Amino acid sequence: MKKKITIKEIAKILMVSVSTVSKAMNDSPEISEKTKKKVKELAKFYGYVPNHIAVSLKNQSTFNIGVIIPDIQNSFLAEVLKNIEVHAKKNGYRIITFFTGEKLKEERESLNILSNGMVEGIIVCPSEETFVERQFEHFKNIAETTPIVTFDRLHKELNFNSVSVDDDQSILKACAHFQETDAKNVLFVSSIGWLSVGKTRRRTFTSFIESESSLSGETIEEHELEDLRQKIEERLTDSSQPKVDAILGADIESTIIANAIIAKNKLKLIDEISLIGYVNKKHNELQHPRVSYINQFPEKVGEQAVELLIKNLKEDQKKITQEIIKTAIVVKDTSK
Amino acid sequence: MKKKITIKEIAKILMVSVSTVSKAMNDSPEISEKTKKKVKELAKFYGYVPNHIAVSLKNQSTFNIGVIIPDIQNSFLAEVLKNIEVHAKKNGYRIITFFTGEKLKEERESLNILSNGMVEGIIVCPSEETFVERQFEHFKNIAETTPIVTFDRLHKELNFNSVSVDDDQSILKACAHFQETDAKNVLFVSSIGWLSVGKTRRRTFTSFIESESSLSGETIEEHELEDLRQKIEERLTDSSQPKVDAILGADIESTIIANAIIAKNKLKLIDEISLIGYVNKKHNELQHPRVSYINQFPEKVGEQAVELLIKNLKEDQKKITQEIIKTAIVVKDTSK
DNA sequence: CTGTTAGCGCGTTCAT
DNA sequence: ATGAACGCGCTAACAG
Repeated sequence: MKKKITIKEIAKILMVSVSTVSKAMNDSPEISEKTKKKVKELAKFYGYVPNHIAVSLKNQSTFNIGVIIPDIQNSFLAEVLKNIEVHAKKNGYRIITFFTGEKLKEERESLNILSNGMVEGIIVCPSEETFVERQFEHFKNIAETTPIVTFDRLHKELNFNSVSVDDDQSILKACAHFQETDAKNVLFVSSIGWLSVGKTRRRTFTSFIESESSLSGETIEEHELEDLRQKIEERLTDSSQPKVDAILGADIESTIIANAIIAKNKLKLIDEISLIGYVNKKHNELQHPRVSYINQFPEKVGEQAVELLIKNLKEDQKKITQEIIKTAIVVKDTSK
Repeated sequence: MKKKITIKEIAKILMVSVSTVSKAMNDSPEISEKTKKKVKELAKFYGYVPNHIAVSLKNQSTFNIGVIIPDIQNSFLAEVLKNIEVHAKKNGYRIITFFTGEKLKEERESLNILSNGMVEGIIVCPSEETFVERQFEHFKNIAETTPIVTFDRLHKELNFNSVSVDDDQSILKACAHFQETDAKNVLFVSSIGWLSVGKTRRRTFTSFIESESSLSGETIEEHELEDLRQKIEERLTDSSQPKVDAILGADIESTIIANAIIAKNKLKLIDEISLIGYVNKKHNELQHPRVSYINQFPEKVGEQAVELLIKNLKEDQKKITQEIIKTAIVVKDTSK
């Protein structure tokens, strides 16, 4: 492997000083056009490119943003990630991405590594395990030296700039939508009861149902997707129980499963049963039937997260901003 | 924002030299246990962590791997990316990810930035535009100083270690599968005719059809997904033309669309029509019906790419390895 | 216009 | 056992 050429070597070849080369490369006005040309030509010839590490060390700035994501398979997170990258690039920043697999240990490590001069700020979606274990010290420690923006998942201990989604509202809106379209018995299905978002969503659902006499509700939660499918199917095909005329999917997986069961059992959409849930927008747009869904606007989440971080980078502010993105119910083929 | 503490400041506080602190932190045997303890305690107290940038500059090694991906929305690429990260981590490397949006310019920039000391090697899936424009110089230039592994997309000009998938074989296997299950007229649908993989897949399909008298075939290609959907639907519902009894989807989108049209028109799977295509495995496993698909083993692609790169990092080798992952047809509900 | 020097944070000889 | 000094590659303040 050929060694990368440095400014020093170019200087030696041209018999000038390193600073002359450096200035020439950076188009400093103190250098003559002649010298600039000479230097640049040689630099090009040898394929010189400034060593990013050295520049970062010198300037004490990397123009990198760290991103920590629990799981790339989660299509919402993937979409947010993409938009973070796009928006960061627009502002002249690169992103360095780590995945945690929802693990606390990985999250700690990622934060540590990133904060040691690699990046200027970190955008992070906290891992589930972090909430389960109620461990937030690592965030606080890192935040003392590196600006942090969290997204999607909130906790009162996480006192940072953040962008999240009005999760409660989504569920409430969906319930209200069912109510308005004369549903009687809503089945809430979830594969993320173990996740704190999952718990919140369920709680919101049950409390709504309890407060509304015109609507009754049931809940099926199961982490194992195959078990979840079985339970939902059993429930939907059990004619001895009150009829379920609407399903609310609490996450993408359970929504896909519910939709699959409806298709498999040839239940008549809208007439017999309605479905609202979370989806992969792109996929949903192509399939048939398209599921009515809760739009969480991942584009906005990503963009806002970058926005907040960059603002924080430029001006050292004290007051924190906790942004909430409003969601919307998008009616497609599975509901009125 | 609190400033990060450095070795120098610790040294001053303890009234020792920086080298003593450095050695103590790195457990050098030349430092007394007493001093080590003293240093480490203070370091911990102040939350000292070595500056990664400085260490990299000093050691001339970053333990970073650069990854360049055209599009994260592509679920195959997303899955490969995930596995690259997991496998890299296993080997003590981090990944720095850039997205190109299939653009040549972005690819060039990404390669430039990454190769300037940020990473020790780069894993890249070349962008479509790169193939269209037939520009490969930037790869060659970078490769002179930084080990490169390409994946998924091949070109004779890309003489690097690579991992790809036996794309021709996949299409051939699917055709053969149709043939064995007595299909007569296969419709090849694609939204990626503009992509070189797309062209190869189509060519493979047509040449197979032409060589086999027992099978006839047709092709619908359309970049605009809505147009594609319309054309396919028109064709399938047009009884004046010979019946299509099998569909081969050349990419995820067209496969979803084909599947949607089948569902919408209530065509009887297997009896009336079969479908094999590319899918998002996770999604497919949950939906109904599950589409018979071509498994490209993204896990293997990711793992092998890292493997190749790390081998290249350790030993400066000359002979290049072009690995081909064997694909497999996975029969689910949409084909015999 | 060009060069000298110092220093970013760290690790590593080589002295002491 | 501890410290001084150098250098990784680069930029910038200061001289000339």
